[in-house]
Amino acid sequence: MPKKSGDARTKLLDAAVEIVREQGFSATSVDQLCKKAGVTKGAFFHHFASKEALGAAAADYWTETSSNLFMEADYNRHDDPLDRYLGYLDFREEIATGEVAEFTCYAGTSLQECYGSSDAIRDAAYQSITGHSARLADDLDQAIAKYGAPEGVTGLSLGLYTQAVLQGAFILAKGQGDAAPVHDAIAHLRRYILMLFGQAGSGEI
Amino acid sequence: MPKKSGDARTKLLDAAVEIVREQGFSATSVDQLCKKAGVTKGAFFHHFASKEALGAAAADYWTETSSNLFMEADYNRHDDPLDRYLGYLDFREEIATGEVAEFTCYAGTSLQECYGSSDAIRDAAYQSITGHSARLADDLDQAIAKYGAPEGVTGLSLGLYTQAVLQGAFILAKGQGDAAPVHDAIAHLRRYILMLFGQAGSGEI
DNA sequence: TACAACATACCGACTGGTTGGTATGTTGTA
DNA sequence: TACAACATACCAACCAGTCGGTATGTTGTA
Repeated sequence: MPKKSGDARTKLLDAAVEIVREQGFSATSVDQLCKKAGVTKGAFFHHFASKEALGAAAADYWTETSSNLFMEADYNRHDDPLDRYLGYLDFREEIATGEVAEFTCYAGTSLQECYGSSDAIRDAAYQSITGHSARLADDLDQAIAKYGAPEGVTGLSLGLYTQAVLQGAFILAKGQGDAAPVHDAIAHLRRYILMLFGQAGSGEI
Repeated sequence: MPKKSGDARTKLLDAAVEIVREQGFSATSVDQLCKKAGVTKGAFFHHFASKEALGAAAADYWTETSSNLFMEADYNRHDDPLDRYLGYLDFREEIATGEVAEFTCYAGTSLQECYGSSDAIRDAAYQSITGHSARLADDLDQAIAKYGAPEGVTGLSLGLYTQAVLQGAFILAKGQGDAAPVHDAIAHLRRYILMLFGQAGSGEI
């Protein structure tokens, strides 16, 4: 992807991430996207072959921007891999505030909506989620090597589970209209991880 | 809702549940719905004031049909409340087979997609999920009373967490194209519950 | 340096098909 | 004959995508 282009492309991607998280992909028209981005239809179809192509490109864009957000966050500085993972959960709680559409996930939303109607969007969105899980899996595998874990528990499996919990919590948040379900879900997930690695303060009758 | 009507209404609701889970709500047209249901547009707008009204009615219909499915399942016969909950997880695994669109959740899908564009659909879909959680919460509260649980763990909170895990797993399943993520997620959830109630076979280093 | 040839970025009126919705029948039945 | 349950024909708005065009680079070459 050429970076030296004018910024119509980026403006459209930003607009897509914002509007699609609010209204969904199908319910968003090209004209609406253009208006929000402050560009014309000509610019839209100059940069993207179709509306679907924009949807897929926005998933890649989402991967890129959110990946930067997490990579630069402080929790990565922990020496202990389990601390890094727990720091990730704390960080996810921190950023889950304000309007629901602002902290929910473009990839999860469009994967849910477009999996049956667009291969390109589905693949890009799924890759966004699995890629994110893979980085978590890294820390989790190190934690497993260091602290041990029950049979069959792998870093990747826990990383994907983490994403499932978050994505599901986002759906509940959309129903409720606030971030509370995200905090509740993360609390359960954190408790599970702590118990799994034998550092729990509970579990007894 | 009148039950004594001819079956065009029911045919449309069945068609909606099926197509919307595949393609999403916005991407599905009224004509498509009518064709699938084998009725005409006149029948559609005789029974539903708008496409949005059909979407909301389908959420209620989904609540009704899936509620019957779970209420009649065998796992409810267990005397122990924890066994009933674990039986519910087993049952969810059992029905998570075949095509992804066949075992995913209409309520979760349309809540995710329509929360910003239709209050009626969002409310009906959210009520479907919370209502389902509430029945789980009943068993879980009994399990907590019987076996105890850490501070702050309530039946409702665990019931909603269960739904979050399932909904998130459905999203991963849509990305992967099969039910494996659902089974993986349920395995983690089951392990969490067992550890929580002190019946786990693991957790040590 | 100068200029032709070409590429990229963008504009906005236009189009043909689709969409949700309506207006007006017809038919079965109580 | 009255009314619910449909069917048929139709419409105006909207939609994704096209197209002819302009303005501003970039590059090759003499």
